Amino acid sequence: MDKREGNGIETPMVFAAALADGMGANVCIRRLKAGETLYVEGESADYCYEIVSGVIKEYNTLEDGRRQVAEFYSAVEMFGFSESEDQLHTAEAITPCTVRCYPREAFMKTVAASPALSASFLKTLMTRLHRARERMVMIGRMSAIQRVATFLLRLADDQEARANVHLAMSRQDIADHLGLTIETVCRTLTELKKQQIIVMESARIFTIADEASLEAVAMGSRARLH
Amino acid sequence: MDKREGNGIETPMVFAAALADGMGANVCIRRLKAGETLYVEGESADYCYEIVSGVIKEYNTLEDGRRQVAEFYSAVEMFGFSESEDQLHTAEAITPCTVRCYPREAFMKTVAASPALSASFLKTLMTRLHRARERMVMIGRMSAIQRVATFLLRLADDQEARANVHLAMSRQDIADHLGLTIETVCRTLTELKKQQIIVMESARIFTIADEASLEAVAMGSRARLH
DNA sequence: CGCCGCCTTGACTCCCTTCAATGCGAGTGG
DNA sequence: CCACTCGCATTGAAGGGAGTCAAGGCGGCG
Repeated sequence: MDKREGNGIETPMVFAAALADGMGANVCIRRLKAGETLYVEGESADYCYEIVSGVIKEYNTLEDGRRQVAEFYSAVEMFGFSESEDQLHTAEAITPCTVRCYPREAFMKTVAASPALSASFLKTLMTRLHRARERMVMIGRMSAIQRVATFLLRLADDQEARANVHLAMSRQDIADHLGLTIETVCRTLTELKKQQIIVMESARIFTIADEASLEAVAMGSRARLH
Repeated sequence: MDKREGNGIETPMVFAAALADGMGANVCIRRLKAGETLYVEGESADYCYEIVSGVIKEYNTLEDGRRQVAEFYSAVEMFGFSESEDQLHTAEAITPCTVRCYPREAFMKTVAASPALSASFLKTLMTRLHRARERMVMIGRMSAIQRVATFLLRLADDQEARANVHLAMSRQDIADHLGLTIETVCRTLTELKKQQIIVMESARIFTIADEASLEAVAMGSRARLH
């Protein structure tokens, strides 16, 4: 299973286009500041969203306050659909964001009415499911350094860059995404720096200095701490 | 997030019925012995499946031979759809099984062509996605005993029983499902026995003796080993 | 300048894995 | 009927990787 596929633009053009046709009048744009929530777990799910710019994290909060970040979404991804009437996650902007909002009922009807849209939407969901399972493998079976390496590689791929890759999210967000603690994420990044596999331009910007090694670490070559 | 919802019959009746109408002629039945594989990761995905009887595990194998079991499927669940042309998982019978096989192309077309079927199928996929995310939380944030307790409760719910609940899968399968080792699963079960929260009739049959405690353990009351 | 949030590092602990041996039930053949 | 075996399950001992607790460090902003 390739951990690095399935990124980039996963919402075929036909999607946005046909949607705009079908329900143009009801769509609205919303702008969010960093830290603002788009929706909160438990509230009524009235809209589906398409992200135009910025980065959004979707997460659950456990009883003890810990979080599990299910996904980070960036430009042109759709999200916010749920099989229940209520939102099952909380979505929060981690950078200033622009999102397009589709009324849920109308959105679902429009999709169900068009075979082409249905097929696209099904595909999006299946991709999402596949990603979730990849991450289950990652969280369940990979060491901290493997998880972080995999995460960095995915970010670099998404941004189609190897130098000055931007970390939109905080260390805490990364930890919550990878099923680690913030301290472990830090130490692991430090270790990758020490091994000169990555260079940190700043806390939020990094460059991959040795991609082969980073991939080797991600694949589980026993490159240990120490 | 309630860990115990979303089980049981998740494929609405309209599904099977309309499918039978739409493509009755092309559907075939297949029987599997325990241990037989239905499909293997990487091979061409020509069918979608509906399980009539028995239990199937769907998993990935990592380079080093470890496995991550994505799901166990039992009666009346549909599975085997993938966004790619190829199977992304391996499906293997863990008991003797009967499955109904739908040719993939025709299946997808039939679904996309019918708004009602589309809606059902979407719901199934969203439920599956939700389950995958619940399990990400479980694997990423819960202790071994919490995971095992949660797993036992889910099994009992699926079988709608509290006594003589059947474990169709081996300890290894459970471990691979929960992101643990077989030894940890064993020790954890032993600990739950010692605390008289469960009783093991045999290695593969258990009874929940103290459901409240089992739920407390699953929720994370600090019931430690020792 | 000084506060505040985020990040980093250190020391210690502990839960889970690893490695290794033993138990146990079912099927087989002498 | 019983010895033998094979796969699965259980238990023990030891070690390590990541969590926890605690103390700075650093950069941005009023």
